[in-house]
Amino acid sequence: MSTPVSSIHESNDPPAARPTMQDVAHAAGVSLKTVSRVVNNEPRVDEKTRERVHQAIAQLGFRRNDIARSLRQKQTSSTIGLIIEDIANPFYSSIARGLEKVAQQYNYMLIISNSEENALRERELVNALLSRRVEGLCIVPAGTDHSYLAAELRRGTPFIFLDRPPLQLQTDTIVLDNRGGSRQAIRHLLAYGHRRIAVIQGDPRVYTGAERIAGYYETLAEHGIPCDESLIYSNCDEAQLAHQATHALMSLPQPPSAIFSTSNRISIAVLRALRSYTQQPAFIGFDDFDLADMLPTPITVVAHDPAAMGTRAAEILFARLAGSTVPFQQTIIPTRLIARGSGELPPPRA
Amino acid sequence: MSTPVSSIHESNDPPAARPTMQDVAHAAGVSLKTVSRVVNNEPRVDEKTRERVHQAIAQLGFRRNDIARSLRQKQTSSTIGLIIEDIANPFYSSIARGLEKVAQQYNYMLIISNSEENALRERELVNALLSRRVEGLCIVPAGTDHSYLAAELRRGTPFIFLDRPPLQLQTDTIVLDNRGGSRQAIRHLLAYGHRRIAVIQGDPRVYTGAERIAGYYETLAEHGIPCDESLIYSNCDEAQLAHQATHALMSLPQPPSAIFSTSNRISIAVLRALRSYTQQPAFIGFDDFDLADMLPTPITVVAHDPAAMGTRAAEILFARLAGSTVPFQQTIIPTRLIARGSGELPPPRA
DNA sequence: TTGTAGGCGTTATCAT
DNA sequence: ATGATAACGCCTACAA
Repeated sequence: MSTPVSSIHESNDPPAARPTMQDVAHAAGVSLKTVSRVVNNEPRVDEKTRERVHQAIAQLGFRRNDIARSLRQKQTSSTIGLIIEDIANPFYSSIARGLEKVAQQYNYMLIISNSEENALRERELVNALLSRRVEGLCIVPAGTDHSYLAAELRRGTPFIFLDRPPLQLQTDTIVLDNRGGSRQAIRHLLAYGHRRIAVIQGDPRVYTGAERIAGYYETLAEHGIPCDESLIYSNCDEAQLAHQATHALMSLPQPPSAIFSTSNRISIAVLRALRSYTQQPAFIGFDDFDLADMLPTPITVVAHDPAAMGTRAAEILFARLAGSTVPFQQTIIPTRLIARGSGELPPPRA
Repeated sequence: MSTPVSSIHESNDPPAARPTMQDVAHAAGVSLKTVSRVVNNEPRVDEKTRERVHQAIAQLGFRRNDIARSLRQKQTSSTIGLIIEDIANPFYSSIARGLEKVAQQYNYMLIISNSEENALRERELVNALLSRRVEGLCIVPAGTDHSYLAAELRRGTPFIFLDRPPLQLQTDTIVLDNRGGSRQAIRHLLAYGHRRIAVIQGDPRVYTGAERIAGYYETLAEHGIPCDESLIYSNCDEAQLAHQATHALMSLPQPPSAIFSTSNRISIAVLRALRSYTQQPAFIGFDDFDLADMLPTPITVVAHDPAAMGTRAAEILFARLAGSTVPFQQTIIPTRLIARGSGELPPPRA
């Protein structure tokens, strides 16, 4: 699986040290400051001098040390941080993409860290990033208390919370219309005649989970539908648990005529489990996913735009960096129901 | 969509400047060096002193400036860079995940940049990252000449190329077994009796594309099957072009009995196009994708492990940072054919 | 156990 | 147009 290729490592010459502006200055026979002027494209440098300096730079392979630079300049690292749960999750990678797109326009670099949903890890990462002097930080929080950021926030570092609001802290926040999305889904199922609507959800104590299940309860209540708690399965973020929940629901003496899943990952597990049943319940899932339209019964979903969360976060962040002192904003990213078929299956005729 | 929440911005007190070790030293009534000792957990500090310093740190909200630190310490930024085409693409985000997982173990941060397949942009990003003194760089190259990295490489900065080898440069490289994967796919189709096997591919001049199509040609030749160039559609990376190619193939007087797609994105576009035909050709795609097993005919693919590319890159990178001078390695990540149904459809009986 | 002096590589200030 | 000097915040080396 691995084969040696060739090597510069055989040669014994010690690698040349990295040249500094001082080295360039010597080589070009000018002062350090003149090199700095050339490197930074400052005016008022003689063309001949500039040329000589450029040659020395090329010859020595000089590259400005932005770390030293940022130390002297007013601590501008031109770097922002993003803390998410898992970059391999398409929801987060879309956020990252939106954020980085804007960051590139400002010539900022993006440091991405995965908290793995661990509050302690999250805090370590926040501290590590702040020590590195990121100029702003976007966080999909796993922790439950962000008051420790208050001092840093007052000091001027912008924090943007994504997907879930901060706790014990006031700052800019961008969330989905979780409750509204759920309401759309449940209203849709009700409109198609469903009355026994099951829910397979993750952790209802997490913000998004709480909002989504609240949308379910609210909508049922508004329509005067009594809520049957035996149709609600929680903490099914693991595929296997979602799988089991599905089978449990379908094995009830009176199975639900529709299932609502509160997330992407759960939806997929549920759909896998549902394959073994001939009588398919209606199904709607929160979050869109690739190929939802290609399944034997195309899947109706509550869709949204994760990349928009990233770009919106970036807009606010860079506005803050530019000095904006408008009040903290809560941005709500809209959801929309995409009817593809699975959500329009009618209930079985009684 | 956006509502003001509240604000610290109304208060007029200028945000406190960020305290330095010097400030802490004054507050604690000790010297700067003692603060440094406490912050870095050095021994030989009196417990009482340590306590006083900790209090001052807490009170002032001091946070060590790792930028200044890394300037004085032997330029260790504890940061590595990753340049990919698009973090929103699951292939790349999996690589990023693998890389970051290992980086976290070493307490390194990961800067991710998207080149958008633009060679110029790639080079700018490389330069920007090197100026920030990333200690190593992983690159999925878009450019066609990486000789400009030679000096930096000799100087000791490790460069790891992912998915495609560097051009005009020797360094550590990690690629998939592209050719072998294609060979598996084509042999599989041949074994099921197919003789007219179409290919819908991307740009055959890109390394991965060249290898994959070479595997196709080789395998046909080995089996003495004449190659019909009218069955090969290139440059179909755009979904719409792949779509059109599929329809063109299926409209031939003698359509192919099997289709091989050389990438993920193309596969999905092809499958969308194929939905409108009753007589389905056999199909195999390079790259696995979510829900491939859930489509009406589950999709046979050439699968591999993108996260392994990331972790392998990290292993090599950190070994180099630790001083390894073994020859450059080319690592080949294996592929495996996953037969799910679409690749086992027989050719129509003549 | 604690402190002083110097320097990392750059930019800011002020002089020439 | 060019340069000398100080400073950014911290760590290293050495001294007390």
